[in-house]
Parts: sequence; C-alpha cells; structure tokens
Amino acid sequence: MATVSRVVNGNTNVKPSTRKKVLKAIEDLGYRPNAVARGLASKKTTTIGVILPDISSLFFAELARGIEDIATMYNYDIILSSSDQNRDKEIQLLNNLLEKQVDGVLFLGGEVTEEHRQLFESTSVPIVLVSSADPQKKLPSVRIDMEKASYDAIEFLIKKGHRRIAFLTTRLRSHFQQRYNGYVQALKSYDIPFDEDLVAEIQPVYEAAIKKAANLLKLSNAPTAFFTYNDEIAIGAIHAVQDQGLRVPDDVEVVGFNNTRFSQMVRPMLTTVVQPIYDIGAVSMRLLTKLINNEETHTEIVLPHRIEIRQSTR
Amino acid sequence: MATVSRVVNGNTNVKPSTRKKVLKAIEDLGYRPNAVARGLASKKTTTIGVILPDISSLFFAELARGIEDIATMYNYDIILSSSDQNRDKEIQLLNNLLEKQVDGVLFLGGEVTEEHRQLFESTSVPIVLVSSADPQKKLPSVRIDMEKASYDAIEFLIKKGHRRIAFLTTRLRSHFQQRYNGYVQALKSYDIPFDEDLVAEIQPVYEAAIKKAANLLKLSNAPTAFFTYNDEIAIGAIHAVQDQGLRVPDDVEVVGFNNTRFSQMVRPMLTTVVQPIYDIGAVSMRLLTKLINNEETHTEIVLPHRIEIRQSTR
DNA sequence: CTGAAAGCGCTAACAA
DNA sequence: TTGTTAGCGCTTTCAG
Repeated sequence: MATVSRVVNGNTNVKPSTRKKVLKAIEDLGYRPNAVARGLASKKTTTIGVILPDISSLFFAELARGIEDIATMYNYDIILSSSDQNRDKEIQLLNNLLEKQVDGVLFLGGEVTEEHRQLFESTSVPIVLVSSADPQKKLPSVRIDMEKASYDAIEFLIKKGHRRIAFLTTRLRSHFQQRYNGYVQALKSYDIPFDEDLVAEIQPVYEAAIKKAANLLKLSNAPTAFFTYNDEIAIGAIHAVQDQGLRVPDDVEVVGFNNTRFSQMVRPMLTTVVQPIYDIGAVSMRLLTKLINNEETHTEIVLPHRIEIRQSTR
Repeated sequence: MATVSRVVNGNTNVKPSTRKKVLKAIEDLGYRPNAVARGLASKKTTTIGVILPDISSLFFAELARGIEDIATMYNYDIILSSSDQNRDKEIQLLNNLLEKQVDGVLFLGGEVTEEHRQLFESTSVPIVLVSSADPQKKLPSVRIDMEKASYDAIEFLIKKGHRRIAFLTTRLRSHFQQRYNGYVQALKSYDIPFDEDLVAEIQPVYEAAIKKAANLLKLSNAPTAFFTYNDEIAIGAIHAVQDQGLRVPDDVEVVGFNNTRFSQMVRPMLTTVVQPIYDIGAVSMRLLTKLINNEETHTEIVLPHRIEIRQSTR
C-alpha cells in the first residue's frame, strides 16, 4: 500500500521493476487515487479558492483565465465563487473555502475593510489581494497603480487642451477612490478648476453610461472629453456623443479603461488605459504558489499600465 | 464528538440545551469543520466540476454565472476548468475532477465523441452536457434547438427578400454542424440555391469576422445579409459593411447569435437569436442536483430560443 | 527498497 | 438523546 502511494506520488525510492508492476496493476484495476483521502492525510488539497465580484463580467472572466492557466501549470484546481462585492457574502465564501481546506486564496477586486483584514490574518492560509490593495500594505497584492493610471489619462487629455473633462465612474467612495484621486490631482497639477458636476457615479454598464453621458452633454458648459471607469461605459459615452449629432474624436474625445475586447469593437475604436488583466491574474497565482511553498518573494507587486491610443482621441 | 457532528449538520436529535453548549464551544474555540474529512467519511464533497472551453469568453462566463448561482443555492462549490475545446485536455480534466470526488460534472460546449461517451458512462458520477447534446441522446443535456434556431434566423431573412445570405460560422464540421444544417434546410425550403462561397468558417472573433465579411462584400454577387455564429462576429460584419460605405440595415442586414451584452453596444443595435445563456447554466445545475439526489427528472431539456429584433435588420 | 501501523478529522451505525 | 466504535482511503513515520 505504501509502495503504491510512492509510485503514484513519484517517489524515487521504488525499484523500477516494482514500479512497473504497480503501474500495471493500476491500469488493470482502473484504480483512481482519491484526492480527498490524500488531502486529509497530507493536509494539502492542491486546490485554491478564488473570490471575485462577478464571473460574468468580461474583466473578471479574463482575469480568471490568467489565474487558471498558471494554476493548471502548477497543478492546482480552482474553486470559483462570485461575491457581488457584498461583504457578508465575501466573508462567508472565505470561511467556506477555508473549511474546504484550500491551500490558498485569491481575493479579487473588493474593498478590503478592517473586518477583511482580521479574517485574512486569522488564518495561516496564504491570501493574495488581486487588483485591489490593502490600505495598510501588509497583505500580499498584485495590481496596477490606479491613481497614477488615472492621472496619466487625465494629463493626456489636458495636454490636448481639454479643461472640461467628465469622469464617469462607479462606487466612488470605495477603493476605487484612487482613480478619483488621480483625476483630482491631474486637474490640480494643471491649475484646472474642479467641477463636481463633471464627476458622475453610475452603475458600470452601458445603459447607465449612455444616459448619464447624454445628460452631461446637455449642460451649457458641457464636457469636451470623457474619462471612464471601464470600456463599457466609454462606449456608452461615445454613442451618447454620436446621438447628440457630435463626432468622436473631433468634437468630444473619450478615454476608456481596461482595454477589454470591447475597446476594439466600437467605431471609432477606443483609446483606453491598458490594464494587463490576464497578467494580473497570472502573476497573482504565481505569487500564491510561492507563498504556499514558503518561498522568498516580493509580496506587493505593481504591474505597469499604459495608454493605448486609438481613434476615440485625436 | 458524534454530538458535535450532529449539531454541525443540523441533525434534530439533539437536546436544545446541549446544542447551545456545543455551539458556544464552537464559537469559543473558533472551531471550523474540516470539509475534506467530512468528504472522506460521507463520500460527498458538495463540490461539482465544470469543464468549459474558455472562461474568458463572454458566453461561457455568463453561463458559468447561471451555474454558480444555482450551485450556491444548493450549497455546492464549483471547480472550474477551461479545456480550450481540446479533447485530451477535456478528458484529463474530467479524470482530475473524478479524483477530487466531485458529486457531479457539468460539461460545456464541447463536441461529444465516442471516447467522451465511454468515459462519461464509465463513472457513476452524474454528468450533464450543457449547450451541447449527445448525438446518441443518452446523456442528460440542456440546450436549445440549434438547428431550428438557425433555420428560424435564415427564414426570417428570406422572408425579407434575401436570396444571398452569408453564413459566418466556426468549426463547421463539429457539433456546430447543426447550425449549418438549419441554414441549408431553410434555403431548401424556399428553393434558394445553395452557394458554398457564402459559407465561411472562421475563428469566432471580431478581427477574423471583419476581414472575412469585407471579402465577401467584394464578390460580384455579394451577400445582402449576414447570419453569424455569435454576436462578436456579427459586429465585425456590421463594421465591414459600414467600412464599405454601405449601410446597415438599408443595404445589408445582419443577424447575430446569443444576445450577449455586445449586441446592444453597437450601432445599429444588433438583431440576434436569443439563447437564454444564464438560464441554460442555471437549469443545467438544477438538473445536476436532481441527478445527484436520484430524483425523478427529464434528462433532455430543450430551452426556447427566439429572435430579438433590433436595428440591424429592417 | 518495501511493508506495517498509526492517524488525518470526520460520519454513521449501533448501543446505551 | 448521547456516546462508542469502526471505518473513509490515503500519507507518513518507522522497522526491517
């Protein structure tokens, strides 16, 4: 029995001829190792948990793919669960994952409150924050510099002469505030007055975006440019402009965020801030494997962003 | 110990006062049940496996959400794995899931070969085919009637007077052939000659679509309508038409497939065949729970489809 | 290099 | 209503 365990796990202390015999028996009997029993005995499940807001969102789906590919590479399975950004659900999901004895957890895109921190630190299971950072900077995380990304986008527009730049975002008073900070900072750097009417908090979907953008365009001193929380909102903005009989980018310029597939499927094609979504997932998973194996590693990884210039800006 | 097990599992044969004591001890000690041990003892893991082509595709991501919501409702966790439609990988993933002792498996969107069938039937773990059917009709499945859906779309276009209808699809000689059959049948029903030049097999992505559609439009007897494998391809077709200086729907009409978010984010908005994606996922998962509990049930479920008429058709 | 034995943390009879 | 006991199918010492 122990010998079978050895050959199944690739232990070298087995005489080649015995190994062959065991392998044959496994084949003949159609034996399939029971990973649950193995997990109980070894205290490793080779399964990690992923908590994300919504798998049906293009952004998180792409991130999940990055996670999955690396997980597969290191032989981990993934238990996926959507939290809808609901704190109670997040906590409940985490507890559930811990009961299942996952070897590690990837926590995506939620706000990290003090309650989260405590829970995260109360367990010895490694947890990495993906695309969201611990305000206290103590928990491992992988992300881009959101504030800088936002700053860069606004600066890009300012340098084109814009002074009335609308910012269409979501859940302003959460961890997304960093984007807002970048927006405000950029205006300040260039001595452009801040106008709160130009900042709108909406649901991050097309329908809400087109409506809100249309409203803003009707202002007497309407914005001449839009910067948005994601590409879907940006497309809404583009269409709102076009519905108004105006042209993008000639009359109004638009900059999106994320560089999802959407951004190339609209006319004019969208200029957008590139977040390396797949890579964020992949790097997070890689970091988690290191944490699981107690390897030495940086625990706060900031990936680069850039602006992909397409046709929605001049 | 047994009593603790009883209260944790909600067994009623426990004196209320004892229950209270146990609960308090659990609280005080921060006890967290070990689901792996439970799984080994009870032979149930409350985990199901999902094999799908690619989680980063909007279609499957939405389907996954449907699955997940119902899974959560019935207290199951989901192990997700992407197969890239690669048969070897599918089989390997399935074996892996079976090792992990999942209580059931959802198999999405792949072709079901004889090899699959054998593997599926060699295990007692229930498996349901989602959005793809067993040619032999023996395995449980949830899907729409693809052939009829395709037929309906083509008939819809024929009735508008089209006789040259291009069909932009993918992996023609696979289970997607049903759509092709529907296309051919509809033409036949209305005595319209079949022209193989109008059927194109492409990668199901925007870039490939726009290129292929542009080519077709340059034919001397170019198509006057496009029917596509999915919405992304349809958007490519729309843009190809517009690039040619033609108008949708005035000069060329376009019908997509799936009714993903994409379809409302393009101008003109896309007329498309509605596949109830989320519901397919949800119903599949519900069916799986019934199978797991040996409940009486239909095992071949065909969900309704319809055509959502928007602006890309007259 | 191989086998024997203990034990991972539960559930499920069964007895009390 | 509660406690005792025997596994579930592995891994991991430890002897040999």
